[in-house]
Amino acid sequence: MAKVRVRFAPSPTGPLHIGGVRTALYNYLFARQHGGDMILRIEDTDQTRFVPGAEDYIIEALTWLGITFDEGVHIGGAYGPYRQSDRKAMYKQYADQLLRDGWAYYAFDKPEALEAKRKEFEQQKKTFQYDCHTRGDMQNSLTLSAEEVQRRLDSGEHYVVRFKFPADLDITVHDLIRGDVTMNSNLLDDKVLFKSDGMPTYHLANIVDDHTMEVSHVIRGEEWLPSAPLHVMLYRAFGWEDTMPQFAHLPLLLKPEGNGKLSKRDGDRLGFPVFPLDWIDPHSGEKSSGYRERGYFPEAVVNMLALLGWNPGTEQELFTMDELIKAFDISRISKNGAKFNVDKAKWFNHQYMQQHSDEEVAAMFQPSLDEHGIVADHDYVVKVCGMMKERINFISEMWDTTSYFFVAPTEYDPAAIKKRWKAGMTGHMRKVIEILDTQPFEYEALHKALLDDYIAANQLNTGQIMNSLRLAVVGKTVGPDMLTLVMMLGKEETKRRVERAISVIGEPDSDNQ
RNA sequence: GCUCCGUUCGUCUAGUUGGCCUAGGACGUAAGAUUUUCAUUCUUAAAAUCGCGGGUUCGAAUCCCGCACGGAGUACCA
Repeated sequence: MAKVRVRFAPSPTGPLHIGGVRTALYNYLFARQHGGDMILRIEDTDQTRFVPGAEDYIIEALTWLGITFDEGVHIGGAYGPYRQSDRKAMYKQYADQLLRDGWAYYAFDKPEALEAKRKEFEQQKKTFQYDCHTRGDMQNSLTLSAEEVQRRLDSGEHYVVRFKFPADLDITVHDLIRGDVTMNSNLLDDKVLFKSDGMPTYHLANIVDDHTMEVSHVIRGEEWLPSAPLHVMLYRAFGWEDTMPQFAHLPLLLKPEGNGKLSKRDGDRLGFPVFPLDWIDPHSGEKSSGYRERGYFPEAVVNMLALLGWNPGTEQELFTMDELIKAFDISRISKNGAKFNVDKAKWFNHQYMQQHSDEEVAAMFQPSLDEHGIVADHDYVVKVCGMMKERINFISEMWDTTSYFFVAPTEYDPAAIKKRWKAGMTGHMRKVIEILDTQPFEYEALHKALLDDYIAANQLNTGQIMNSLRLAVVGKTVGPDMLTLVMMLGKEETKRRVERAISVIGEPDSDNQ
């Protein structure tokens, strides 16, 4: 078998959609598994849709996710250039070859004429298609005399080159995911291959590039399946059928609710990103949020995406990139579209949060501490992160769940006061301060003095006292083991917080029993 | 409209050659256990008559046919 060479070939028309990211990922996994090459090709044949910054965005997003390339616009390679606009000059000769061999023809029909035809058909409740049935009625090199065609060409009249589908031919595309898909040429239209602006369309450029770049496998979205027969015919027309790449059309990513393909708007409306990175539209200024800025780990995004439409056939769900490369198998890609599930995405992030070392989590948390003006001992921060990371999905949640490790509460949750601060509590809290003052500041000693000697001996309710202490120290009824927290905060800080609670909350009304 | 693709718990899916399927797992949901609280963790539960209707077969989620529904395509866009 020839060397595996795959390409990811996006259009720089905006930010890379998460479905596109998955396509890139599957290509990458396949290439790496087979020791093949991964190519990044930019398909910018439509100059009207070019969006500045999109190409850089694509590269930055894939780099963030750990999807690397062997050749491409950003790194060069032996098969360059890798941007179709930079390859413009080479497409004409291929269009000419098709023209010469009778696989294509010139068409001079003006856009208005085509539009008029469509209207005309519409009135008869039919759809106009430029194909083997209608091309005889149009202005093209099939209907015009050779002299007339030459005259128009010489006079510089605009033209396009269209593919000439043979009549009534069954064309079979072998797809690695779907098996054989057959379509009849009578239903296919004579697609434009070469535009009047001198640029090829996707179809021509794609086939020429895949062939000249020696691409072995085309792994792309399902939206391309309907035009796959044209692509197969192009390989045949060029005489390249023996080296034609294998096709695999990936199922689409669907909206989490309702129907339809996942689209740009869904993300922010439903509270999850549709793009890998934040993106600000250069024209409208409209912002779309990305996974990175939302606090997702690249490993989590990769893992989640890999399992959306593919599964290893085992019950393993957590995969490193290397494990994915080993386990990936095109034949195990599902055929049906997948609805996006935000909760599962969060769960993956939670899993990777646990896998990161306390040190790494602390480093990621540091900017948040800086933002709140906290200057804390590094080892202390690492310890807090280690204790608390299991409670959160995102680093952005760390401050809210750990702030009391760094700053004393300034207010106390009223509901908690009602529930946890019963009559006589100020007396109990003063006793806690006394115990802190008189006992060695060690976990075991405090545990004994508080739980055994004071609470048990006075036949008090353990939870009641400890929860009240928590309210005084934390300000609310959440947190880790109480005495561990006290040990972390230190004797003086704990005392200060308890004293403050006594003075701020005071002795409850007698009816708070 | 036409062409093609698809259809298993709410969601992602296992089930690839028909019988170990009284349809398995994960997320989410609910209940319980653990914990001084919350969270974590653990256990358990509810949850798909395998889109519907026919057929083939001793036996079908798995094969065949029809229908329904969903999706994609139908541009000098990719």
